[in-house]
Amino acid sequence: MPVRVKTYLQERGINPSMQRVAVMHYLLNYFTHPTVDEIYSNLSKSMPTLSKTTVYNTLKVLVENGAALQLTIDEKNTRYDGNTHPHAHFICLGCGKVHDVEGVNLAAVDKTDHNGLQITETQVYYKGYCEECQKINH
Amino acid sequence: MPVRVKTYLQERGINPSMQRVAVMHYLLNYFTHPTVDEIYSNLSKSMPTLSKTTVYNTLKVLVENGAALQLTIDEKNTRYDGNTHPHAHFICLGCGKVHDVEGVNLAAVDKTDHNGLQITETQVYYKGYCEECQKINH
DNA sequence: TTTCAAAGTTGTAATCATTACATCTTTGTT
DNA sequence: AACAAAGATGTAATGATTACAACTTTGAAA
Repeated sequence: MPVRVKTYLQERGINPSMQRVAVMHYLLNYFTHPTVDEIYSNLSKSMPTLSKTTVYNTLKVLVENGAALQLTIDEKNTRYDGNTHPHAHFICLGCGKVHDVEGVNLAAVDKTDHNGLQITETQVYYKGYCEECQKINH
Repeated sequence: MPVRVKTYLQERGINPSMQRVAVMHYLLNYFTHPTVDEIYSNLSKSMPTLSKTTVYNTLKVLVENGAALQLTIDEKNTRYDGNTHPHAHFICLGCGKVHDVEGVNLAAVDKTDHNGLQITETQVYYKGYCEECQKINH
């Protein structure tokens, strides 16, 4: 497993330090679209010397090199996704959880340019209430 | 003009105080997808007693009552849009300006539900570089 | 093997958008 | 005129993110 992640980073031109491998490994194995805090809290357990600044720095490197996506769907916290294939996201306004939304025809809205704009990224976000939160509130 | 905005708010069940009319008027006349700071700075000139907290409160009321859209396209600042018709947005990673993107077939990705999710809002965001910033950098 | 520089990590302090909250003002009603 | 509810204001707190300086690791050259 660690070997795979190491290779994964190297293939993207990222020096695979222990911390970077740990963060990338987290993103590739947990599909919660985690915040910096979630990643930090969980990795701290096994890496007590890990610094939150390092998690910030690492995520920046991963995003800049195309190894992770940065999601701005949540007003409160930036979220990260290790799945870099184009896909839509949903956030529940009740519990705050972020899910992937499969089966969206992203090609219909995907663009690389528009009236002279050079487009490097397309995001489709849905907001609403998940099944559990529908029961609780409305 | 102020009369129109007053009516606009009342039609949406919003008590049209002077401050609310001013903020709504700004959103309906400037298409910069302004931040709280932009709105506050500009309105302060003619309303010196305006408080930034009031701008926050007002925008919350407008969004809750469907008179404005809240955009999370910009990691730095929340942005607001007085155009509540569904349309896509673009942010320039160089200068930070947000533009509307016309001609996107939003119906292709618009959903009201998906696997039990109750979807209340759909956002399509593009990121990249505008014409001016393409010249300057890349 | 030592030396050294570059890259990476760490912890603390600063920044800055947003929210909480208590007080004051406005508005409309009895 | 008195009062209550809604709205506005200013200040203080919160909390995510960034800046920065010091420390550590890594790997190559001598």
